[in-house]
Amino acid sequence: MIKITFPDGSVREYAKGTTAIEIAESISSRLAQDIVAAGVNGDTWDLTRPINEDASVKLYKWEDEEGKHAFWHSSAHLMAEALQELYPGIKFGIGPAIENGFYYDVDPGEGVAIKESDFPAIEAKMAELVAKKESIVRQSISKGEALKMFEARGENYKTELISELEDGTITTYTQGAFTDLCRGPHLPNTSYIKALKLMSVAGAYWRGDEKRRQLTRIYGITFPKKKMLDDYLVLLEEAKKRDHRKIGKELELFTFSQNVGQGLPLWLPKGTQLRLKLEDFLKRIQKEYGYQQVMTPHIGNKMLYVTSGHYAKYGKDSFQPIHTPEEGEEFLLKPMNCPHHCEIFKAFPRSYKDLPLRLAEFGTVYRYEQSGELHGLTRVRGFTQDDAHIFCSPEQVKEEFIKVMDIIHIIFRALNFTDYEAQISLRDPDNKEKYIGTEENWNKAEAAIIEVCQEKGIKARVELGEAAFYGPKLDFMVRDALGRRWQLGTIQVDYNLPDRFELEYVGADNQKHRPVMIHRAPFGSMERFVAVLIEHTAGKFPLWLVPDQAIILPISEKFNDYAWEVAKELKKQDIRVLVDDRNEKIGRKIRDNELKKIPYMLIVGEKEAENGEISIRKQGEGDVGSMKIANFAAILNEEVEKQMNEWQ
RNA sequence: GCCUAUGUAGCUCAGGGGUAGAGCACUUCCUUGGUAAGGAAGAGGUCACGGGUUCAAUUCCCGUCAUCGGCUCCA
Repeated sequence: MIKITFPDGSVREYAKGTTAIEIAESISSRLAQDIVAAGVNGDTWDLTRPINEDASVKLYKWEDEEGKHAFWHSSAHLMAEALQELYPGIKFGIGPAIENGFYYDVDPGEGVAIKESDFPAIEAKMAELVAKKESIVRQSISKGEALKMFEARGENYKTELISELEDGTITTYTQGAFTDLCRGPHLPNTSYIKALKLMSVAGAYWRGDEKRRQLTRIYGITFPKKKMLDDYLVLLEEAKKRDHRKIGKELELFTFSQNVGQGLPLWLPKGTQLRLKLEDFLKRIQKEYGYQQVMTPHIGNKMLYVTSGHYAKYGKDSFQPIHTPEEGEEFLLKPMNCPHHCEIFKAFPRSYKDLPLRLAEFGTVYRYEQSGELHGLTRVRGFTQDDAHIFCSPEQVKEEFIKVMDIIHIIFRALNFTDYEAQISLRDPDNKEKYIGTEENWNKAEAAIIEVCQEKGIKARVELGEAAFYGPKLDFMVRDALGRRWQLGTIQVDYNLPDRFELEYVGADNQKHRPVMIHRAPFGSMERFVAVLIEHTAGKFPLWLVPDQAIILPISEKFNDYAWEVAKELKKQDIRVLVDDRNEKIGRKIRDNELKKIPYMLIVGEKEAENGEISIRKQGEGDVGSMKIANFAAILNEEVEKQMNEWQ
């Protein structure tokens, strides 16, 4: 007999070799139906794998991460089995479960393409296999046997994987005629999968390496209930409605033009209003935190970037240099602001009394992103960073770093980004040649970030290989409507560019010292931030940010003049209004597309015109009553001011 | 840059070898003085661009550009 300990601490005895599904059945048959995988001593196991020793056991349902994982992983195998039948000679790469569903990377062979139009056939085959209720059987296998087995099938991708595995740890899973190299765990059989849908195909490089063969990646998702698939598809539709590209068009915030060029956003008047408000907000905060605004040109001599190291790293993949007509000089469109700010630091001899020197600029930069990378406003070729560089002494790094974190938190809180994730981006320890600077400087910089995060109790994921080439970063990631992660705020500690630019200050000891540079951008870029903000709010911005705060509706044409009078008065009070006087183009357009996103509707008629009043309807609250124009303006401005100053 | 898909009216989309259709928006008129409306009529398109096949191409083929979803990249 063996002792099985349950999560609640209770212990029961079972015969040696009992499986998780048998344990579940001993508790209730309903439970046995619901579970899809089991946790055994902290590992996730198949339900049908015999347990031979005392163990603590957790039963996972579909709702558990571990359960979904096993479910989707088995679904990937199911799809592979279907593909194997439909495409003889197909070779398999890897096929994992992912956040929403699964994929399998396959090589269908020379000249064979799997397209979206083939999905119905593949789905039908999968359904057919589900109906067969094929058992999924685990087997341990020696490395030699595994290599032989997959070599015989010409599975060169699998053999590459096997050759890297340790003998004694290798298992395969078999269902019907399909056997796959796999660690598991899996469902007991294919019949658990009640609803399935293939989502998309894409090319994906073998092992993520651009230089290797591109496989066909097929994405799919499955569920234990038909309704869950329907719900998921509805969810995707809902997410599409929050897409910043769609809302940006509806609200006339920004646009793109083929004639201007891809990835080069054009900010429309309303989008510009929104963006300027955000910029004002940050400027207020920065003023409080001792920043000074600077402005620098959009181009810079190529030598500037040779000095910084950016040219060596990115020169080939950037917009190419601009050549002057006669002198043979070369200028680059500035891809970042740091070198310019370094030159500002160097403009004068600096004293320790000048530090920390905090130079801020809404700096527009241009980067030649690969065409396939462009995405709405989140990834563009011309964008404005809310950039600043803090030049400080080594002793000041920590304090300055913390202050920057405070600014980022203020902004995220003000805009209700509660679900951000912090990420510490460090060097790739195996590829140190990708980075500039000394080991010593890197260690100092990385230690500084890790230390501050620990002290501030920030739960940050550590990602190796995600650092900038000149220094490590602390990044703040926020998800978009579809759950994709985007980097917004970033703070970078840099000991290297000050070296390269030979920045110096005179210390209290009358000796020359090298400052440390902190790069930081709380929004990241105005473009990306606005994009994510749109998706988070679905276009319903806080009052202080909304492009139009009120719309004025005259009851009939007779009161158009009065409506315009009200508008003029409110505009004087810095309230952004639209007038829908029904004969104006703008009026009609607003009604359908935007009205629902404007917080106040002001109705004017005879009574109002006589008394110099407006009748107010507030979005979501209904009629609020009538009041004098000046009163409304005062209330609204107060509310806006209050919202904007809430951070203090 | 690579793989897949898409490009038809301002928007959302249908169609299909014989020079185009719907709904909403738009214009005009009517109705309604409290309106996040109702009715009638009308206007609007080199079917992304450039080649080819054909008596005939928006439709089929090739290329280019742009866009969606991925991969790679992201200072």
